[in-house]
Amino acid sequence: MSETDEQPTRRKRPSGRRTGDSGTRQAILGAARDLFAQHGYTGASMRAIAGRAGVDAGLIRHFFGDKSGLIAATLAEGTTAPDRLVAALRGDPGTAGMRLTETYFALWEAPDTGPTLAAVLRSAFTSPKAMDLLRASVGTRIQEQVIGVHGDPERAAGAALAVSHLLGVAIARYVIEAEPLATMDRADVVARVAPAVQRYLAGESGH
Amino acid sequence: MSETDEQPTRRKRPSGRRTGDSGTRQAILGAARDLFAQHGYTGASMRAIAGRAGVDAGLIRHFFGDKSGLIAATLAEGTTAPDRLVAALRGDPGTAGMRLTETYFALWEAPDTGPTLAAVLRSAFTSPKAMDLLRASVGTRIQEQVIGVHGDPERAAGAALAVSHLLGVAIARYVIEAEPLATMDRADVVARVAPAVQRYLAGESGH
DNA sequence: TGTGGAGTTCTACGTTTGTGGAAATACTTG
DNA sequence: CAAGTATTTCCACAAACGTAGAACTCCACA
Repeated sequence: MSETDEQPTRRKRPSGRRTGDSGTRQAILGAARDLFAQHGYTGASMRAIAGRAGVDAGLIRHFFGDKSGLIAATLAEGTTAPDRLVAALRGDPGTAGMRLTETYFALWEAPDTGPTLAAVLRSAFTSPKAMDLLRASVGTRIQEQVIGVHGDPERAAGAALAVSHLLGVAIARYVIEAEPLATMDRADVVARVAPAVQRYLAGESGH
Repeated sequence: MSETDEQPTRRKRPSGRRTGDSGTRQAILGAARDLFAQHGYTGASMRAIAGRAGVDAGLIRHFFGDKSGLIAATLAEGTTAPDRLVAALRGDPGTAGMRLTETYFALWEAPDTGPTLAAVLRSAFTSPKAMDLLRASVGTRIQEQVIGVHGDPERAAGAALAVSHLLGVAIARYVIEAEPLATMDRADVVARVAPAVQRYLAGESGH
């Protein structure tokens, strides 16, 4: 009837390998990062990610196995952030809080690291891998650097509180978008938050 | 063979109204609160909620219409929390930070208010209603009380930062369960956090 | 006493989801 | 040039989800 057995003029996209090195793997990771950041782990469907990357969903399976493999690879891409935070702590202890705070918010607003941070946060509630990463970022890395050689466990709590504070402000500003935090200048936010972070890192009682 | 057309001895649960006033509506709200707190809005399915409440899923539809109606009713149950936080701010401004911090963590650990706070937080990413509630809690209510009669907009930022700080620590302690925050005594956490909150509320620059 | 409404269960429909397999095409290596 | 491997598409499946409707039972009120 309406079907033309011979030579259908309207072909679907042909299967098979494309010519040249199509940066498909990277396109998928970029799309996954953006959609995980917007809708979280379960909220971002494989088909939606594939669609944004302009490929078929089967490719995700081919490259990353299953969905948990995809988010693992996605989050592994943006591993530079924790290192830069730890690096910010080295140097004069009297201004470490300022440097840490500055670096933290700069990371959130940089186009290459910000979406990954948002992806971790938004996915944490529904993906064990993202939750582990978030727990580690609040936990070990920074605490080790603050505790340092002396190994004062008293300061671990201070380090955790400093990071928790930064996390809370980031959530309010970038995720919840609560006013006036969301529209304040970054420098203004940093200037107000840094003293509190500094006090936590220094271990002052603060009465 | 195994089917008995006449007089099936094994009856399924009979439909129809139960005798006595079964607090079913409240059972559903309790189950919804717990499951929203554990798995978030989309993560908690209607069937799971109905199952936990010991009723059929159709009942949820009967009482609350659809899923968004259910979470609206669930979150409307625990509306006492914001009021108590605002109330904690009244009184001596010099110790308002301490009272606010104390009240905040007490609410998180009280069996009647804690799960609702967790439900709001975990559902915020996938339910617009929960997100609105969260935004309002970081925003308006507390800011109004802090700004007070004078209407100093400068202090709105301080109030938002104070709440953001509390939110961040609560997330780290109760949701992420990062050490050592998760296992610290509540009094210890409060004692460490309160000074920072106090400074934000007082509007000190803090250099 | 009988009639309507509220509470309650069951079954089912359409959609979306993650996953799996089969086939097609291009590149690579012998 | 032949064989194998990597990339890519399509189709299909089973499960879970929100929602819908029909039927059944009990209570309140006329």
